[in-house]
Amino acid sequence: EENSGKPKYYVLEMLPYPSGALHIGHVRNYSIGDALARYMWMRGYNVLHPMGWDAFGLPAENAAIQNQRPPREWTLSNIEKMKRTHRRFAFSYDWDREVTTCEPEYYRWNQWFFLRMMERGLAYRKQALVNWCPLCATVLANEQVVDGCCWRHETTPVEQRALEQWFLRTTAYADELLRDIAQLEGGWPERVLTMQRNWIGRSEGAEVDFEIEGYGAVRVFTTRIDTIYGATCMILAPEHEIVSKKLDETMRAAAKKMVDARAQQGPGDVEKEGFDTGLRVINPFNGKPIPVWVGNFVLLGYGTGAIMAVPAHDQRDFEFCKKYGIDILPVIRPLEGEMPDPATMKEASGDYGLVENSGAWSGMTSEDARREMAAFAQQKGFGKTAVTFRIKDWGVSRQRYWGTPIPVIHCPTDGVVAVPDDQLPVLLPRQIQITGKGRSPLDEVPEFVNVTCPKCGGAARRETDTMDTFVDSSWYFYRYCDSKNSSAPFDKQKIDYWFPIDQYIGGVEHAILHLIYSRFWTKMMRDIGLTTCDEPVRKLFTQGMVIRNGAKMSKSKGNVVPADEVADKHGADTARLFALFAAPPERDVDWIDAGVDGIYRFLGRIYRFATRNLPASEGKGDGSSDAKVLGRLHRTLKKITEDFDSRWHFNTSIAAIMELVNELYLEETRISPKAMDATIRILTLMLAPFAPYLAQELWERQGGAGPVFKQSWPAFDPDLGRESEVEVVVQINGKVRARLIVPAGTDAQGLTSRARDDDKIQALVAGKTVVKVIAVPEKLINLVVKDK
RNA sequence: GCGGAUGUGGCGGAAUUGGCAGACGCGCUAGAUUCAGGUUCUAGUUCUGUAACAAGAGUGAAGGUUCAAGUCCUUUCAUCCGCACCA
Repeated sequence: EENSGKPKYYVLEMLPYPSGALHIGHVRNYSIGDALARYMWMRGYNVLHPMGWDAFGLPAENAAIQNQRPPREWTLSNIEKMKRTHRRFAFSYDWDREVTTCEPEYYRWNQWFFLRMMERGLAYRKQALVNWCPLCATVLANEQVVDGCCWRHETTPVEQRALEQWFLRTTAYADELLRDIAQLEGGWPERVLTMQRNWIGRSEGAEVDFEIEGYGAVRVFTTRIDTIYGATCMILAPEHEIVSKKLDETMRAAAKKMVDARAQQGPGDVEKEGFDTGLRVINPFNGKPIPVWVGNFVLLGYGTGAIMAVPAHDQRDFEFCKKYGIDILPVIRPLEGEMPDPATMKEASGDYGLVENSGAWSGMTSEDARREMAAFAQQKGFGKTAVTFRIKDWGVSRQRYWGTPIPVIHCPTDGVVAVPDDQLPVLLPRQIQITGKGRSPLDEVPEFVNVTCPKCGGAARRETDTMDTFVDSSWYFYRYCDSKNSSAPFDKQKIDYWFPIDQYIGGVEHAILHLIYSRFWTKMMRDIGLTTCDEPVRKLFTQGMVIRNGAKMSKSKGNVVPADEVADKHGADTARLFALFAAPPERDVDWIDAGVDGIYRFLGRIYRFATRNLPASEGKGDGSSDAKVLGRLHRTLKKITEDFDSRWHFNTSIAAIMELVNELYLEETRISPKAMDATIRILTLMLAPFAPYLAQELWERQGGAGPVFKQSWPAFDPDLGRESEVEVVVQINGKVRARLIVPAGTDAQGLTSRARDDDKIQALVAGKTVVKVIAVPEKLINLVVKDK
């Protein structure tokens, strides 16, 4: 609602996108966000909830209801409706081919962003070693490699291939992505923030050049320049360029073998291996030559691909040098204890301390030496302070059919030429053959590939790589705020109103994928001037997965529970309610333990109760149970309200409604028409966030106008909700011995005298001394008793 | 190895602030309804024990604090997740 004057609330579930069929795990994710959105709306917020309203809030299609069961139409799936809604916004999901594609307009803006990033040097093309999934037949980003395997094919190891690919310069924002995690503290789960910190992996240190005679400088990165006098060799990654430039055939083969072994082995502990190259480098600090080795544990992709080995103060270097008999030379004296003795050392000593045996630097603390030695190196021209990140630029090229075409043209005379804005969007051709050959299937479509160069008009080839679909998900939630805009990705004013997202709900599996990409994208858009926010999401909730037979649901395992199947059998409300009831939302739930029948029965019980007591004015109950029933009703309402406002334990909310319904069944004939009316009304409203179809049906049967989710959340009445009598437990020495029913509000003294009057307690206390009495009003009395 | 989370009946889980352990649901048992099955309704269901009560034990294990511990403290075991040659 525009200009509603209400406070805004933007809630977003991660869509059932992009990884396959809509299964019960998606229903769970969806149910949490949808329930929250409905509740917030009923509480008076202006809610942007892109997936839900139309799909799940439509008026009842009243079917004649003759039998005792709830009408299937009403608890049945509305997945068809959802598909339509889904399509209306940013994406199309091709349910039959199980691929996500974008609307042409969305392609346009993906491409528009890509061109803006090219202009700023944030999108670029380079030759690099990239991850290749043989099953997907495409390149993958580093984030999409899980334990050395493809994220979509968890048992298929990725290969390394040298290819020319497109990248987005996420590293340009590495510092800010790390720093702004501070803004997310409190609103995001600590686990996700830790994973992001690790992934970004910033470390501060220095780069130093070591000279090789007849070659030039070899640069190393170190965080411990204060230990540089203890460097006893240099170790190169087996892929380092010196290996191919300076080493002989045998050594090159040995290095190649290491590379292959590492690719095969995957992550984990690997025995350190290496060989001496015979080369020597000069340590610029003391002018001493040290040998150059190649080691399998040195990574080309981190730092400079070469290290100075300080075995006395680095455990990995220690293990390597010990194995190959390279000198160990301690240069740091611990703040407490002795200088380590190289002959007897069992492990490296990595702590800071005082620098020794280090020329003019001796006597400094490690902290001072790190700073001053780096400054010295910079001044002398053989080094500088440096910061290294673990995160790499985002490889976005894909050789798939789906995904947004990368909007560039390769011209033999002009090189890489951007497609002009007014020729966007570049759309995918419709009829194509999926080759699975490891080249984009678009290569086989001449109409798509053969184009003229926008600059010179000569014959040219269109780029056939498409963008990673994570590009789409990096900003779809912005487009939701302005999905029909055809002159810009979105209108800035609308974004300023809705952003940041107040509550985002999704699985933890996106911690270093989507949730980093979308943060990057937001910062990039801010720098282009499209938004003012630094961070897209204020609060993130990671719900548990639905697993089956102990394994995460996935198509490759063949263990998905399709949502349609559940919905066809029991209805969409049942599926949603069960997904919420099975466990608290943050916890994983195993579908094998499903008790779906209980939820189905519960909804049926509500339905039957309501329908046989409507219209309530025709009831004949004498009202003798009114106080009891209305009390329970309002206490239930209080509990649900509190659950929504704090901890989202919808499983207990639903349990409370079940208790209410159980009581309603027992008291049914003694409820007055007036109380019955209020009861059914509030019950319906409380149900609306969880079981919207049923709630809507009941709402209309009560003569309610409009969608039930547009009603106000009912107010808790403390007078009705108050209990007149409470049960209090009497303990003797901590063991429950009796129960008392006392008026609510009885104080400690009153409780004590009631307890002492109790026959059973008197008998148990007889002949003993009561040492102490603890009375907690409304709860218990504990008599501490001793034998005389 | 480092960091984090979680351990409660046959099962999923509840106990939000130290105050009745097992709410609610599944499953199971019985009764009512029904020609029958299913549905529906009612009751029971931690374990030992008892005809039934009584009584005792019990929240991964061991100890501690407290009138009182699933909850707090110490130690320990198991499972799961994340990181793991990041120089």
